[in-house]
Amino acid sequence: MGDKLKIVDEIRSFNRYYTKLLGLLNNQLLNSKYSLTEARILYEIHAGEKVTATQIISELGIDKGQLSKIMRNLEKYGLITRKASETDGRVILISLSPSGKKVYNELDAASNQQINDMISVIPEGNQKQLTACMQEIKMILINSSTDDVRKRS
Amino acid sequence: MGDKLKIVDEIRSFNRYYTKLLGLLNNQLLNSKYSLTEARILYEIHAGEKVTATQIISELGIDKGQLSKIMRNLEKYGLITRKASETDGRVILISLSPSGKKVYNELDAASNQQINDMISVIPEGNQKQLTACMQEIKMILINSSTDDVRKRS
DNA sequence: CAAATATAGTTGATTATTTCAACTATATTT
DNA sequence: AAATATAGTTGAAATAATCAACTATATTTG
Repeated sequence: MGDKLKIVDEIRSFNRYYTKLLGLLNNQLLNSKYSLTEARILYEIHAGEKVTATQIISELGIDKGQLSKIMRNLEKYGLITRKASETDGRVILISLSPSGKKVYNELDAASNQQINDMISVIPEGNQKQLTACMQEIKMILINSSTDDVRKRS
Repeated sequence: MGDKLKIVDEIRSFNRYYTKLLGLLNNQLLNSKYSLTEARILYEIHAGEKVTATQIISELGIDKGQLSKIMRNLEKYGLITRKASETDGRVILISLSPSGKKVYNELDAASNQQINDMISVIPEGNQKQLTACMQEIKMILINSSTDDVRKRS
């Protein structure tokens, strides 16, 4: 097998492995009453504070029609508040409401707990090594792409 | 921030990063007429040769009712063949048909091409480093879990 | 400036995907 | 032989994703 192919193969193998891992983590987590997409959106709103739909769309790569409907629901549940931007009449600024923050915190805590459980069986040195690898991967991929889709965390 | 928390945070950051990356890769790839789940199933059948529905379910973590329907479609498209096991009347052995192999090969080639494109901008030394990290991550996670969900590629 | 074009977000119709429980059939256990 | 377990199918219902048309506001350009 060519050198290049071996590298491609290893990346694809990792992608399969990690797809499965993420799937398991997400399934396990989402016995809550919110969907994965809703949870990711709440995360983005929390991380940004005053974000726009467009930002979330670009961050999560979902359809704007879909996002619009999810937003409507999140507002109906009382988790977010929306107000028109004062500088641009087209955009709407989204924030977490107090109860949205509470839900976010719960999801966040559950997520922390889950990862904690996952790594609790890993010797400490390996945990360090694990995260070093993760940082390294992000760095290599981000650096190699100045105006590439893969940018941003 | 506690040491433990820093590690958990880094893992979660990586998970968000990689979720997005995988999403982009999958979206890009699946302008083909097959869904991601169908493509993953074709991969599993190809990797196993004579697999059972139960194996695929456990490998991909999807619902058995859903799998059953997808299988019905794949058979309708002529991509797979199913025959009853001779040793256990309940199980059905699944294989790729010639045209299923063709489709698999196309998807496989597109996937290779895509990863190739992705890494083509990365200096060769970094590519090696990237895959070394990926292998390391798999190793650490797999080793730490003898009878854990995360096992298997 | 006015017309054309672009951007932000919403809506409705359609399709696809998921979920879940009930069901058939065969195997295994007791 | 009866009870229980496993493999897979089916149907109904709920959710989610897709896509094009649409409103409203901004920006560009001749």
